[in-house]
Amino acid sequence: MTDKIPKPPPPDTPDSDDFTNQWPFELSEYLKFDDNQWMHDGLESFASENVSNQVHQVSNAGEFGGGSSHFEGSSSNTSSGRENREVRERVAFKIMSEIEVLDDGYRWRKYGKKMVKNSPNPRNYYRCSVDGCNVKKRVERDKDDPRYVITTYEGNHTHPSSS
DNA sequence: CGGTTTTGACCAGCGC
DNA sequence: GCGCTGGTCAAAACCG
Repeated sequence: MTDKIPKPPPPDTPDSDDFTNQWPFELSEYLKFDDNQWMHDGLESFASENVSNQVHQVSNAGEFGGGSSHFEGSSSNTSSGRENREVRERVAFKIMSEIEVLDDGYRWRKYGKKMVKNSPNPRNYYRCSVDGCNVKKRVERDKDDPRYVITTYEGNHTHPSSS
Protein backbone atom coordinates (compact mmCIF):
# COMPACT_ATOMS: atom_id res chain seq x y z
CA MET A 1 0.00 0.00 0.00
CA THR A 2 2.69 2.34 -0.68
CA ASP A 3 1.05 4.24 -3.39
CA LYS A 4 -2.60 3.65 -3.07
CA ILE A 5 -3.19 6.95 -4.62
CA PRO A 6 -2.12 7.38 -8.19
CA LYS A 7 -0.58 10.66 -7.24
CA PRO A 8 -2.27 12.81 -9.69
CA PRO A 9 -0.77 15.94 -10.22
CA PRO A 10 2.36 17.15 -9.10
CA PRO A 11 2.40 19.62 -11.73
CA ASP A 12 4.26 22.66 -11.15
CA THR A 13 5.02 22.83 -7.55
CA PRO A 14 7.30 19.99 -6.93
CA ASP A 15 9.56 21.65 -4.53
CA SER A 16 7.39 24.43 -3.36
CA ASP A 17 6.53 24.64 0.25
CA ASP A 18 2.98 24.90 -0.81
CA PHE A 19 2.47 21.30 -1.38
CA THR A 20 -1.12 21.98 -0.65
CA ASN A 21 -1.37 23.31 -4.12
CA GLN A 22 -0.86 19.92 -5.57
CA TRP A 23 -3.67 18.45 -3.61
CA PRO A 24 -6.26 17.37 -6.10
CA PHE A 25 -8.86 17.02 -3.45
CA GLU A 26 -11.03 19.72 -2.13
CA LEU A 27 -9.35 21.38 0.72
CA SER A 28 -12.34 22.78 2.43
CA GLU A 29 -10.67 24.50 5.22
CA TYR A 30 -7.25 25.05 6.59
CA LEU A 31 -6.66 25.60 10.23
CA LYS A 32 -3.56 26.78 11.86
CA PHE A 33 -3.27 26.98 15.57
CA ASP A 34 -0.39 28.20 17.58
CA ASP A 35 -1.86 26.99 20.79
CA ASN A 36 -4.23 24.15 21.19
CA GLN A 37 -7.50 25.77 21.73
CA TRP A 38 -9.10 24.62 18.56
CA MET A 39 -10.15 21.28 19.87
CA HIS A 40 -10.40 22.04 23.48
CA ASP A 41 -14.10 22.14 23.70
CA GLY A 42 -15.14 22.96 20.24
CA LEU A 43 -14.23 19.90 18.33
CA GLU A 44 -17.84 19.26 17.63
CA SER A 45 -18.62 22.75 16.66
CA PHE A 46 -15.34 22.97 14.93
CA ALA A 47 -16.46 20.32 12.54
CA SER A 48 -19.71 22.01 11.95
CA GLU A 49 -19.41 25.63 11.21
CA ASN A 50 -17.69 27.38 13.98
CA VAL A 51 -14.60 26.56 12.16
CA SER A 52 -15.26 29.31 9.74
CA ASN A 53 -14.41 31.70 12.49
CA GLN A 54 -10.75 31.00 12.49
CA VAL A 55 -10.24 29.37 9.19
CA HIS A 56 -8.22 30.82 6.40
CA GLN A 57 -8.43 30.11 2.75
CA VAL A 58 -6.11 27.59 1.33
CA SER A 59 -4.71 30.03 -1.09
CA ASN A 60 -3.29 31.91 1.78
CA ALA A 61 -1.63 28.92 3.24
CA GLY A 62 1.72 29.70 1.84
CA GLU A 63 3.75 28.81 4.81
CA PHE A 64 4.83 25.34 5.41
CA GLY A 65 8.46 24.59 5.00
CA GLY A 66 9.64 27.44 7.05
CA GLY A 67 7.71 27.26 10.22
CA SER A 68 6.34 30.65 9.87
CA SER A 69 4.11 30.77 12.82
CA HIS A 70 5.71 32.11 15.87
CA PHE A 71 4.85 29.11 17.85
CA GLU A 72 6.20 29.25 21.33
CA GLY A 73 6.44 26.35 23.68
CA SER A 74 6.40 28.08 26.95
CA SER A 75 5.33 31.30 28.03
CA SER A 76 7.54 32.48 30.57
CA ASN A 77 11.13 32.31 30.81
CA THR A 78 12.18 30.09 33.44
CA SER A 79 15.27 30.73 35.21
CA SER A 80 16.96 27.67 34.15
CA GLY A 81 14.83 26.18 31.49
CA ARG A 82 15.29 28.45 28.68
CA GLU A 83 14.36 28.23 25.29
CA ASN A 84 11.94 26.39 23.37
CA ARG A 85 13.69 23.54 21.94
CA GLU A 86 12.40 22.49 18.73
CA VAL A 87 9.54 24.46 17.46
CA ARG A 88 7.12 21.94 16.22
CA GLU A 89 4.54 23.60 14.07
CA ARG A 90 1.12 22.09 14.16
CA VAL A 91 -1.29 22.53 11.31
CA ALA A 92 -4.71 21.02 10.97
CA PHE A 93 -6.46 20.52 7.67
CA LYS A 94 -10.01 19.59 6.92
CA ILE A 95 -10.31 17.87 3.62
CA MET A 96 -13.35 16.58 1.83
CA SER A 97 -12.34 13.26 0.46
CA GLU A 98 -12.99 9.60 0.94
CA ILE A 99 -9.33 8.97 1.08
CA GLU A 100 -7.65 9.94 4.28
CA VAL A 101 -4.08 9.49 3.29
CA LEU A 102 -3.26 11.86 0.50
CA ASP A 103 0.06 11.63 -1.20
CA ASP A 104 1.79 14.91 -0.70
CA GLY A 105 5.08 13.70 -2.05
CA TYR A 106 6.36 12.16 1.13
CA ARG A 107 6.32 8.61 2.41
CA TRP A 108 4.43 8.01 5.63
CA ARG A 109 4.68 4.98 7.84
CA LYS A 110 1.68 4.23 9.99
CA TYR A 111 2.77 3.68 13.56
CA GLY A 112 -0.47 3.44 15.46
CA LYS A 113 -4.21 3.50 15.43
CA LYS A 114 -6.41 4.64 18.30
CA MET A 115 -10.11 5.03 18.90
CA VAL A 116 -11.07 8.39 20.23
CA LYS A 117 -14.13 8.84 22.32
CA ASN A 118 -15.24 11.94 20.53
CA SER A 119 -15.67 10.04 17.33
CA PRO A 120 -16.85 6.58 16.48
CA ASN A 121 -13.98 6.49 14.05
CA PRO A 122 -10.40 5.53 14.80
CA ARG A 123 -7.53 7.94 14.62
CA ASN A 124 -4.48 7.04 12.57
CA TYR A 125 -0.94 8.10 13.39
CA TYR A 126 1.64 8.42 10.66
CA ARG A 127 5.30 9.29 10.76
CA CYS A 128 7.69 10.33 8.03
CA SER A 129 9.77 7.41 6.87
CA VAL A 130 12.69 9.53 5.93
CA ASP A 131 15.69 9.47 8.20
CA GLY A 132 16.15 12.76 9.90
CA CYS A 133 12.65 13.88 9.22
CA ASN A 134 10.69 13.70 12.41
CA VAL A 135 7.46 14.91 10.99
CA LYS A 136 4.30 13.38 12.30
CA LYS A 137 0.89 13.28 10.76
CA ARG A 138 -2.38 12.59 12.51
CA VAL A 139 -5.44 11.62 10.48
CA GLU A 140 -8.90 11.58 11.90
CA ARG A 141 -12.35 11.39 10.38
CA ASP A 142 -14.92 13.95 11.24
CA LYS A 143 -17.52 12.96 13.76
CA ASP A 144 -20.39 14.83 12.24
CA ASP A 145 -19.23 14.57 8.68
CA PRO A 146 -17.62 11.23 7.93
CA ARG A 147 -16.92 12.43 4.44
CA TYR A 148 -14.54 14.97 5.91
CA VAL A 149 -11.08 14.11 7.03
CA ILE A 150 -9.06 16.10 9.49
CA THR A 151 -5.35 15.85 8.90
CA THR A 152 -3.00 17.34 11.44
CA TYR A 153 0.63 17.81 10.50
CA GLU A 154 3.26 18.23 13.18
CA GLY A 155 6.70 19.53 12.32
CA ASN A 156 8.35 20.39 9.04
CA HIS A 157 10.02 18.15 6.52
CA THR A 158 13.74 18.55 6.23
CA HIS A 159 14.24 16.41 3.21
CA PRO A 160 13.41 17.12 -0.42
CA SER A 161 10.04 16.01 -1.56
CA SER A 162 10.60 13.00 -3.60
CA SER A 163 9.77 12.94 -7.15
C1' DC B 1 14.32 -9.00 0.67
C1' DG B 2 12.91 -4.72 2.22
C1' DG B 3 9.74 -1.98 3.71
C1' DT B 4 5.32 -1.45 5.48
C1' DT B 5 1.30 -2.55 7.80
C1' DT B 6 -1.55 -4.27 11.80
C1' DT B 7 -3.05 -5.14 16.60
C1' DG B 8 -2.09 -5.01 21.29
C1' DA B 9 0.04 -3.50 25.22
C1' DC B 10 2.50 -0.01 27.68
C1' DC B 11 3.40 4.46 29.27
C1' DA B 12 2.58 9.25 30.46
C1' DG B 13 -0.07 13.13 31.69
C1' DC B 14 -4.15 14.96 33.65
C1' DG B 15 -8.48 14.95 36.12
C1' DC B 16 -11.29 14.08 39.95
C1' DG C 1 -4.69 7.45 44.60
C1' DC C 2 -7.01 5.78 40.83
C1' DG C 3 -9.01 6.13 36.31
C1' DC C 4 -9.11 7.73 31.80
C1' DT C 5 -7.47 9.35 27.41
C1' DG C 6 -4.10 9.90 24.22
C1' DG C 7 0.15 8.68 22.28
C1' DT C 8 4.01 5.62 21.20
C1' DC C 9 6.49 1.37 20.60
C1' DA C 10 6.85 -3.51 19.53
C1' DA C 11 6.36 -7.97 17.18
C1' DA C 12 4.35 -10.31 13.56
C1' DA C 13 2.39 -10.64 9.11
C1' DC C 14 2.05 -9.12 4.33
C1' DC C 15 3.09 -6.96 -0.12
C1' DG C 16 5.68 -5.44 -4.13
